[in-house]
Amino acid sequence: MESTGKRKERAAKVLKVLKKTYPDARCELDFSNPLELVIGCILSAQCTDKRVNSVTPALFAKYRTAADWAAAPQAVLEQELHSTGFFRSKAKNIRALCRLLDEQYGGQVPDDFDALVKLPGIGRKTANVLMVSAFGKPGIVVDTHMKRLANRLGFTREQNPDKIEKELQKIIPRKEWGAFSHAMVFHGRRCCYARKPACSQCPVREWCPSRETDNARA
DNA sequence: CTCCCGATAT
DNA sequence: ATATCAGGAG
Repeated sequence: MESTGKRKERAAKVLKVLKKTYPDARCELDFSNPLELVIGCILSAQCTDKRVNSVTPALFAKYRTAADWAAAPQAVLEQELHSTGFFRSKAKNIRALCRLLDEQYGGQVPDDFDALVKLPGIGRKTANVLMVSAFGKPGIVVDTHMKRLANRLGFTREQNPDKIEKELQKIIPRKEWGAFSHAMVFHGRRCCYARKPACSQCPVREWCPSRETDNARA
């Protein structure tokens, strides 16, 4: 593994190119307030954003406040979330979370990372998405794409998301955390695919240590 | 580490 | 048939 300094340098070049390649990189979940983004994040576990966005319009029209969600019967919510998978857990988590938000936070989603990760159904990934996309604060979002790309690009060798986040925080300037998160996820979705990455068309190919060592890549 | 879980791409 | 999708809890 190269030095932290070298990784910082390479990460800066990669980020610069990715920002230029995906100037409109952003959260692709549809939402219009922090509560809707929390719900979208919970539904997005092991599910595509596209499918989440196909389900949320009807939900957001029906449930407008944390109290609305908390009052929804488990069976009804399960049916409404069914197509996103993990429907029992997701329905249960949403109800527990919204009940707590309603009772302890006046129905508002706290804009504080430490408060967010203590809430049921919210881990570091979702808390960071909220910090970046709902509250405009710094955060590195380590989802399945970030995990895969950070390893392929040689920014870390860790597999544990919490450790990956910690390592990335050391090589990316805090001010760029949000942009870095969006840029990496966009690149993962549009080029550096899990199964068959499009290395031949990759704009950061020259800084990627994985580009030729994996024969499975086209 | 395992479990939760439907929909889609390969 | 199997891998993968903006994960979190036990």
